[in-house]
Amino acid sequence: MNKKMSDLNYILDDQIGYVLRLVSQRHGVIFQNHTMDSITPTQFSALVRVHENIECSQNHLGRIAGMDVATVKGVVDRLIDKGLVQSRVDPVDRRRHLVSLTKAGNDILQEMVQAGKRITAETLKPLTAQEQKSLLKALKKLI
Amino acid sequence: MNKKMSDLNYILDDQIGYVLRLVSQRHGVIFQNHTMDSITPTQFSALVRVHENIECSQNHLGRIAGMDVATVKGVVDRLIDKGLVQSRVDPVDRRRHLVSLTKAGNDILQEMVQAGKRITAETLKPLTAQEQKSLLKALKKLI
DNA sequence: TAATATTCATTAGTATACAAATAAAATTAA
DNA sequence: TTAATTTTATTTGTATACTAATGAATATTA
Repeated sequence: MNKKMSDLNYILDDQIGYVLRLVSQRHGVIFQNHTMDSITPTQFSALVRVHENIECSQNHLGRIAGMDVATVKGVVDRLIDKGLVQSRVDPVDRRRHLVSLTKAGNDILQEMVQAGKRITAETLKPLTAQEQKSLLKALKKLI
Repeated sequence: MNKKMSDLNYILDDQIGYVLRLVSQRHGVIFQNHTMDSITPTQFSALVRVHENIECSQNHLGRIAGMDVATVKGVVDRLIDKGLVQSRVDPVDRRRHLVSLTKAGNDILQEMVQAGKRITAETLKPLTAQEQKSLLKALKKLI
């Protein structure tokens, strides 16, 4: 009757990695529904970090935004294509490409920040305020 | 002195999406350190679901493993390349490609399940048992 | 039955995400 | 100062992850 080769004794739905993937997917859908100009979560993170640092190299941006250098390269390229950031060679260190927000990038960012707050709120909506706080606190310990 | 265009009043590090991305990255590193044959988290999820279902179509696999059909296609192709699953056309419904584990796939899965438990344990190590339980419970509400 | 709609898989295109290799520039050490 | 090392950016390759379009097979409906 039972053709299963064996019992795995493994609940995939209880594994943190699997659950993280599903929650991230759900968040991605919500993000997309609130965003303008097809800004992605990663691009948004980059915009925020560039704003906070005025001007920074790609490597530095990667470190403060949690991205690999190769990933940063692609993200910055696409943000340049969209006219949201600009890049110039650092005169002091010619290896560095200093990235900064354009006027358009700053304008979009101001709007996106409001959307970002709504995105977070909607994603966390199934939880009480206390649960939201505990969740964030626990997740931060795992970074 | 302060060249910042404006104060965003936005803490990126407190946004669930950003934190989820960083935690997922950390989990990915841990997963990679425990895995054999370069099995990825997504591939592992697929193997578990195929095992649970003995044989299933790609569409069905996508639904039960949380993957888009296009993603499933790539994952299954790579698992076939590795000899861990096999595929046959469903004689009853010739649209369907039934995916099942090979002997090698079943063997790998048995080992990976043990690794999977260690991966989850190591990822959640910074938390107490109670915190781990609460975290999982909260995350599941967000799916 | 014939027309319509749905389901399934594939393909193409875009966007992360990371590893590894390379090259250029800057820093450190000998 | 020269040589070795490090840092920065780029490129290539692989693996998700999703959208949209397409075609084939099945189901439904008129």
